[in-house]
Amino acid sequence: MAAASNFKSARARSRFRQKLLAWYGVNGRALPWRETRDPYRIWVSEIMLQQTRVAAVLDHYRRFLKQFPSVQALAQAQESAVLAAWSGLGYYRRARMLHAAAKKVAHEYAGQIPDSAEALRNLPGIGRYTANAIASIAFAEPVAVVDGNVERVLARMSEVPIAQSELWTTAQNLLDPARPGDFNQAMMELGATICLPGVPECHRCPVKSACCSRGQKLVARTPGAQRLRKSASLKLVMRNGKILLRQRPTSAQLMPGMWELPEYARGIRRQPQLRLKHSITSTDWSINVYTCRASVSSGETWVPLSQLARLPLTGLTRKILRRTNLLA
DNA sequence: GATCCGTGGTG
DNA sequence: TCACCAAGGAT
Repeated sequence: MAAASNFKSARARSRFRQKLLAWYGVNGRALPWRETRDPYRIWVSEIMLQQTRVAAVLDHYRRFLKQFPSVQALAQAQESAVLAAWSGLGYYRRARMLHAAAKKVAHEYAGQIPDSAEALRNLPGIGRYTANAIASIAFAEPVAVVDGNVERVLARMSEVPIAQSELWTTAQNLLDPARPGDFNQAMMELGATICLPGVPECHRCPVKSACCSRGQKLVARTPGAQRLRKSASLKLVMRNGKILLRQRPTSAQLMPGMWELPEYARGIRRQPQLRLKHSITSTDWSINVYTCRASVSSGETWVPLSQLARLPLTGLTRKILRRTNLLA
């Protein structure tokens, strides 16, 4: 018995769908990817939203689509341009895979984005969640999604624990097959805005009458991994409208091929021009930035300031260049 | 199946 | 301040 036992009747599921969708129609946030059914635009949004908050995606989404308005445009782009547009969003492998998938669509699918969840799975970067999200939103295929939001909502609503292996079946049984895209987004919207990870705001919940826990159920969470603290000194060297940067090795595990400020050889102890904190994966960095005279080491390159926006900079590098007004 | 991949907001 | 973590996927 896969379905949560509080949704055993078709009538109960129907009421739930009606309430959830009515709430979503009124309270759903106006987001740019909700104003289109263009599968390309839906696809880009789903990749950007992987493990990334809506607020962090909005700016990048608009700029990315302006620069790469179609799957053909993306397929023809240089990878460095794609990474530059992704700079600051993190998880850069998403951008490389999106780019590779666009090329695959252009060359092996005659430029047509596959229109079923099953076929979408053949594209790099598209797993079970993303395939179902695109298929349901862009093509109205009745396939449910399970993301962190949906998992939490289902766990709280169910009167019995839901095994990991039954999550997808549970979501599928609950799905409104007539409006799969809206239903999936409504479930995620509920989790993102009301059924919050910490303390849920049940008084605002449109489906609290169908909920077994009313927010009392604690959602188990894994103990966080130990974070490392490190510090680094970077140098900011400019001459003749150019800045000294280095490119990370293409063989690097972390952010391969992306550009950053060179390290500042330790020694002279003086006040840095800029201090900042930056967390990256599992390390919390304390960064000191020193302006200094030109002294080029191997592997460092002069880059015209006018080209910075076109380079795949690491997020930290973008942050520093913006704080120092060298980048818009 | 555990681990890795980035970043910025949040309480 | 600091731990947590957000519309996952690949390996």
